[in-house]
Amino acid sequence: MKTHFNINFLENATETLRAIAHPIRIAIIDMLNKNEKLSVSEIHEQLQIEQAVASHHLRILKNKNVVVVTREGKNSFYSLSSKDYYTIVEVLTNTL
Amino acid sequence: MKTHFNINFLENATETLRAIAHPIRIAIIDMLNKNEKLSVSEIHEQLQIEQAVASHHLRILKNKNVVVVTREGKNSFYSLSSKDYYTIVEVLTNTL
DNA sequence: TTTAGATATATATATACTTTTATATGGTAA
DNA sequence: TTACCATATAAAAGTATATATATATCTAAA
Repeated sequence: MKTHFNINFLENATETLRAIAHPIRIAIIDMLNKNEKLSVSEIHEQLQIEQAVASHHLRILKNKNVVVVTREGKNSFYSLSSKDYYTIVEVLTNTL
Repeated sequence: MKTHFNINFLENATETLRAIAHPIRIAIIDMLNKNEKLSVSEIHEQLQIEQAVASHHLRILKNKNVVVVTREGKNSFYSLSSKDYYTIVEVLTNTL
């Protein structure tokens, strides 16, 4: 394939979009846009999903650097690594 | 799952992001941002991919309404259904 | 150092996507 | 109608992702 983008950007962009592309993960990004940081418990309780499920999806987002984690005692607090990731969700609220 | 988004939006947003999430499809969205409309030939020749491959990916984008098609004689011309879809790619050029 | 709370990881089955190649359809002009 | 160009669809094998459940690790306090 030949494009003015380098192939590396296209692959990173693909992986980031796939990381975001899941109903639970979009909902998490929305929650993290409204709250500076949230623990796994707060997320799984508010969304009413299993703890293991929340943790699983958070890991996928963390692996692609969409979110960052900081430990504080027993809790892991997750935050958006950039508000830009919410912009992606926001754009879709306009077009869909 | 419980969120202030309705579940229908989350599913549509997921499907749209998955439609975009592919190196070839991101490259196509970029081309269509720079050009009002392009034929399948123009796309497959510029990207140097097989015609069938271009057509295949264009169909995926069309199915999720990211692009629209108009026939003119032998050619099918594809356009972005909204510049907003390029915004998603643009955001990623900032963060990645 | 054991207990309990909070979070993370592993595994398995099912489902979906990608890639490649072959073939079919649509449109136009000779 | 035949031939040709442009586009679309189909099929198969390989690869990746999702979902659900079980279990492990980490941390703080008793």
